[in-house]
Amino acid sequence: MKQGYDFFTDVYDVVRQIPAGRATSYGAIAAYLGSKRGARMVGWAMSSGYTEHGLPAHRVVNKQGELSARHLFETPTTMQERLESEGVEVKDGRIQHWEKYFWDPEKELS
DNA sequence: CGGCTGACGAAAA
DNA sequence: CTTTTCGCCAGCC
Repeated sequence: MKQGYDFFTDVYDVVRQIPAGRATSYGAIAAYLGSKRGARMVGWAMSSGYTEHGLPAHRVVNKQGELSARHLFETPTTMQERLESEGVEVKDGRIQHWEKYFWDPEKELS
């Protein structure tokens, strides 16, 4: 349990623990942090320093498994290519078999 | 301090 | 299916 840090730190810490070939959602992270409605803060926190912290941001998508953040990467295809490279099926900016790739921090991380 | 914004989410229409 | 609305909360102007 990581608590006692800033919201950012908590987000970064969880994202870093996402295993390759898996992905989680902003809402799941927010819920894990205690603010289940603070999903926006999660994405915002990452956009604020994902590149600085070397976070695997491509492994964090929205609840629908959509690569909503690809427009922030170097190219609109970077996120998808990176996920596919890790074994995740992505089609039209959306993860296929999302429920099977979904990595829930509350469940996997305890 | 007030208002706006945002890689979201869920519900309502 | 689309569009709207509300909630959440930190950062910025």
